[in-house]
Amino acid sequence: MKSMGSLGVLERLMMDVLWDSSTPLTANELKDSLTRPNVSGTPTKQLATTTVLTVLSRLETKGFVARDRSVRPHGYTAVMTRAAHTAGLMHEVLGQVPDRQAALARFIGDVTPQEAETLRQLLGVTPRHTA
Amino acid sequence: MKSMGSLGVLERLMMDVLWDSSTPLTANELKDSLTRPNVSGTPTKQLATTTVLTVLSRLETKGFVARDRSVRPHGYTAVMTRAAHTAGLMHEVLGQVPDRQAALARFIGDVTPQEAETLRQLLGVTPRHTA
DNA sequence: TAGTTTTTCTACGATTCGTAGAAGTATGCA
DNA sequence: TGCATACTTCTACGAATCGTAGAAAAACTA
Repeated sequence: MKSMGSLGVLERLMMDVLWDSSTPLTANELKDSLTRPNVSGTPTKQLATTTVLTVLSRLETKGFVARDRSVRPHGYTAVMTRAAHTAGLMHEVLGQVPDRQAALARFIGDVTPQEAETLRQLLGVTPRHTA
Repeated sequence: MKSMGSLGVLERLMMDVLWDSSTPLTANELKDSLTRPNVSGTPTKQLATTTVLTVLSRLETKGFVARDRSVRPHGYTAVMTRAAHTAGLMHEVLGQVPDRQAALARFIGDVTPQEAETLRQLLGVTPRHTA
């Protein structure tokens, strides 16, 4: 797995929309989802469709989204799940240090009690994910 | 805790040297440590001292290193331990997702058996770090 | 085929980062 | 006490990344 590299603010925002969508989205659908979350009086800076397209292309290049060119307004989907992406980043960070033990210890030390419980459960059964 | 932001390649290299050093280093000491690890025939691109100084300044600005201006060749030390930094990054990544559970599950799923064991131990006693 | 929608190409400004020269400042020695 | 040497700050530049979007090309629709 090569570097994953972190995402820019807009790139991330768009990935979040894609991750929350169960179906492929078109550039315009995505654009609208991006604009809508404006609840209070903020001026709602609407992005140009081309902007969204450009970023989508970049995300495709980076391997974060897949594009379905067989349908007319192209459909975009996230390649990985958000969980996989997040876990991947965590492993990437962890992989950069020589002393994993120490880093993990520190990590665990800063975890919330609930998360600790979650982790205990996960580690108890040692489940292997299949995908 | 504010963003931590990731480090550039050289910045990271320099932090690694600082993390491996028990005492404060001067710019030149750091520069030499940076160059030395050249075991085989690679041409050993020696950096200019000012380059190292510049990067150290940036790292200081970013809050990664502390500079002792009271000694003459200024002494530089890492502010955080490598483990703390790594754990911080991991938490930062984890903090960006709405569904921590899922991300953690995935993370655990990809962990090596040894690491899993480490984690079990850490979670068993639930040790709280004091620093 | 003419209008509309969608996609691609190209581009630009801001920021970050590696890189380092030039110039300023402090030190220590003669 | 005045310079040579060591160290630090300032300034800068080029590459890369990212948000942003117009202009042009391609595809669809009526």
